[in-house]
Amino acid sequence: MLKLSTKGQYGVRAMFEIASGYGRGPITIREISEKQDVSVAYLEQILNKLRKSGMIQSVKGPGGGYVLSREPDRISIGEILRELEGPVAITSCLDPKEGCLRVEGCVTHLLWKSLGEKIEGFLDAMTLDDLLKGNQVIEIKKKEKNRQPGKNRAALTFVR
Amino acid sequence: MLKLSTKGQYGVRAMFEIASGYGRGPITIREISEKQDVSVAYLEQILNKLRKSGMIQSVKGPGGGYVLSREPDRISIGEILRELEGPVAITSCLDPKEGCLRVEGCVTHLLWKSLGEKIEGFLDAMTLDDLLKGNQVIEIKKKEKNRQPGKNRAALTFVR
DNA sequence: ATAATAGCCTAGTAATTCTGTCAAGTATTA
DNA sequence: TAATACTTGACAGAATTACTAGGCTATTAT
Repeated sequence: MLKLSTKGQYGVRAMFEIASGYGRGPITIREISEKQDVSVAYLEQILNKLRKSGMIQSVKGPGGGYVLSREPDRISIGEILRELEGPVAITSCLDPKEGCLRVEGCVTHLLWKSLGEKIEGFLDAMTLDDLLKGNQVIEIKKKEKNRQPGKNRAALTFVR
Repeated sequence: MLKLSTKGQYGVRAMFEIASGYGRGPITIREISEKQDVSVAYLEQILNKLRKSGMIQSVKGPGGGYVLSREPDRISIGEILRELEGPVAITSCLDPKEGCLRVEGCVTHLLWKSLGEKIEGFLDAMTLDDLLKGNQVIEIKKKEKNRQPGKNRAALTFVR
């Protein structure tokens, strides 16, 4: 129960990849596709939505790709998921578009509402930076291969 | 995102109805159907699953219906939902049946896992009795019509 | 006994959502 | 101006959801 669609999952993973290159120039869809094992065509759809919401920006032409519009610690998982899948709406009753008309249903209404708020609170508190840090812990454990430091173009170059 | 199917929602509402009659004899599917506005045929499916799990019991024949097998404060919402919709599994990765094979995906894996645990914790802590009490608060506010106390058959009569 | 009541069980199915693919663009830069 | 990369909309197969239909079995009041 309470499954997340692949779109949301892939979206977060794609954002993670973009975030992990933060400050080192754009990342192409192809790269994300290879690293996260999601088709380029599907990623296009997903990144397009995220771009329109303003959290990432695209750079066209050779050498182009995607960059974060903000620092990783200012982009929450909740924001990404809401953009791709709409707000948390355990029941249709709680969808902002509709209202709950069942008076007797108010008890469960409150239940779902408070669960929804708990979930949103969690997701909004978690940022891409948290994911990056979590990853670094794992990388250290795995004795990550030394990352080559060359060619670090400034992030701001790609944000316009 | 993170929708609950109608099956789960109806299941909780049906259980609420059964719980609200706790100690006053069985409630028929027809009654639940009318009060909660869900078709009898669909409720049959739902209650059948719940019955097989042991949290309710059925009484056949005239005067029959459904009764709770335990007190309302010993049946959690989580238990009901798990029975109807399986465990909380934000991603298929976390479904007990499958394992997560993506090493790089571990970061998000942890994210979904801890979200799932939070949700389950919440749902397991919430019982039918909590719903009943929540309802009473509302009823008092609304100056509920006095419930007729007649014909209170003992609950144990129907539990065998 | 037997008719009425109430739950039990198995299928099937229409509608919707999900999970992508495809193809034909447009924009940018080396 | 060729190469690279993003943009957009349509569409299709698979899976899931949300039911309905219809016949069966068990129990009990009379």
